[in-house]
Amino acid sequence: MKNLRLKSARAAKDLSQEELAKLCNVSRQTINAIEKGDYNPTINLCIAICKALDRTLDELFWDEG
Amino acid sequence: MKNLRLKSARAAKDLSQEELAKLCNVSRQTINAIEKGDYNPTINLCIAICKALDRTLDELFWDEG
DNA sequence: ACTTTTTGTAAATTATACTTGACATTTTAT
DNA sequence: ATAAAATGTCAAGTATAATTTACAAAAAGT
Repeated sequence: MKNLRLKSARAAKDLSQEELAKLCNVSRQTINAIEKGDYNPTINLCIAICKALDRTLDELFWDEG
Repeated sequence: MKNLRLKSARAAKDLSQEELAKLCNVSRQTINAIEKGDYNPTINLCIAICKALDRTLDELFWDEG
């Protein structure tokens, strides 16, 4: 399922998928896939995303498994 | 680095690594590796572990990346 | 309208999470 | 002291996260 909280948090920081990807040292497609859902990223990437967006794991990734 | 919070939370539920592994549908070695550290599990596995131990992502996996 | 940026998506490759099986060591219990 | 259970660790295999390149469609800007 789509991760709308991530999409929203990214929008709140006015970052494109590509900019967020760069901050997390991953490809744009990886960020796209995570937002799109049906994807299972590693915890380290999730943590990197959270730190880039000033959010916590619970805020962005809890309860959508 | 070792994930002592996970180890502690598992102990609090009186579960062996093998029992927790079964609850999460992964191998015992995977749980062992995560507790030992220097490992990068997927978010879905982290969520499964959290649910098995009645904890959240922030409680077990935040701020040790 | 047109141009540029952003997003969606796909196929082929690479990196790595996770498995299986096995054995040694440590811990817990009798 | 002995046995059983739990943990640590290794090596080889499988599944899948993540990459690269590429192109099309949508959104935003002028």
